[in-house]
Amino acid sequence: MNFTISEENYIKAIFHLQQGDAKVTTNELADRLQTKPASVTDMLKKLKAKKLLDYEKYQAFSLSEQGKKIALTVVRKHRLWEYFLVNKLDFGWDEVHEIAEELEHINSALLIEKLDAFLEFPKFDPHGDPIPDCNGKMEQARQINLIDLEPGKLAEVSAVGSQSSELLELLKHRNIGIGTILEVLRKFGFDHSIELKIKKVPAFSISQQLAQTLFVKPLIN
Amino acid sequence: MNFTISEENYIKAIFHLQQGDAKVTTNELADRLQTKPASVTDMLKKLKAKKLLDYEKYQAFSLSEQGKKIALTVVRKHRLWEYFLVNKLDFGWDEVHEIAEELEHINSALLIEKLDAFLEFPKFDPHGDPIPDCNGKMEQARQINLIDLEPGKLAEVSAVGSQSSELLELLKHRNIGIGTILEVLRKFGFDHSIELKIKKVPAFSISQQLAQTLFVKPLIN
DNA sequence: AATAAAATTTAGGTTTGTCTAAAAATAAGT
DNA sequence: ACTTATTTTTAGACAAACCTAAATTTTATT
Repeated sequence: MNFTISEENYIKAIFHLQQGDAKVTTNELADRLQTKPASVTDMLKKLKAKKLLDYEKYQAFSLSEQGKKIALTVVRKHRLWEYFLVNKLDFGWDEVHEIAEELEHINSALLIEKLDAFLEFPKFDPHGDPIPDCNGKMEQARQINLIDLEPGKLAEVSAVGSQSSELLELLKHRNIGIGTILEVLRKFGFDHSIELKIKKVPAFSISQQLAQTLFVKPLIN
Repeated sequence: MNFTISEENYIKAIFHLQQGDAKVTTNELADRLQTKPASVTDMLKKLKAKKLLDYEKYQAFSLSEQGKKIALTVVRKHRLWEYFLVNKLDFGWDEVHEIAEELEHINSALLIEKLDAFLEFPKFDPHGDPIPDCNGKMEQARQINLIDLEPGKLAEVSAVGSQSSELLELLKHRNIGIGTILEVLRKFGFDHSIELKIKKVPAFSISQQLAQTLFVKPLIN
């Protein structure tokens, strides 16, 4: 049961995109992995053959139970290494992603258990994302204010700070609700407005006021 | 100037086999990397094209200055990670080789400098091998008694404990001298004899007495 | 419901690193 | 020195992971 770096990257990407049990499409995945849809199709067939993916051609897909397990071990490794880099090697939280992206593919269960012990079993990584334990269980992601979400990160809307009908009207217009997955593209210092991207919709901006009433759980990596 | 894992493994293997400026042959290298001579030839051409190798077809070869530099950075990474695994994660010195073999290919100069600082700039790894500094300089390898050399390790004979003519006669017969590169294949508890392998000569055994008068510098990894 | 648009897959090709089998060059033995 | 043996290289294939271009299926639009 050993996987190539590429396979692991695909599994992890699907895991983050499906977030729960949503289905993922070929184009979404190609987009996320900076590759072409045709390449994705090749890998989907391979992952299906290995029983890591529930997939029928031309249909959206999601990880099998087996696939989710693998994904969780990769996420665990990634987040433990990030914690190590920031808390032991004194990296900034914004410098560690790429390095952890390489370290997460090191193959040794014992290494990870010893690293976990050395770090004293942290529950959250430096970005606030929960670290799965060796059985794949993890705590609920920390909820943060949308205004504090870093650009480039995916997050799921988990709460709104008010029930006013004006707010709900605006959210409806923007097609934002609990469970909506969004990404912060840019933040503008001038008026603290935030440029967002939601799935297929073109990017749009929201005001500081709106961002402050929205709470999200970070999803990526 | 980034290299593939395979390229780095070839460079490192050549570095260890040439040890100084000796020439290395295709078969030796194939043997060490558990691969076929034909595959080695392919890689030699690639390394030559990248100016890392002094090589003319059908001739023995050695690393260029550039190639040696790369080799030293890989060795540095390998040994720092071994030190980390043993002294921070509590691995045994005999369990770390394979893991370090993967970790050494992680690409980040900053990571290695920070790791070095975190470990407080160790000069030797857990096997007693010197760790090159960031400029590729390293201390003389520690000399150990041949009787203490671990099976599977290559070492270079660096001193003999006596000048008696009987000893010299025996050494001459065995073709062992200062600079001879040997490998311990097995140790026999019964009489503490040691089975050795020298370059092309078939393996042979030496007595405990002889092993105790020979001092070596470990070479590998 | 028929057609246009978008998403997905197939077909065929590339690169990296490996292999086997055969050819060429070097080294060894008499 | 000449023939044999060994070493090394070439030629041609293969798997993994990617690509482009063309074909197919699904989705959207009128």
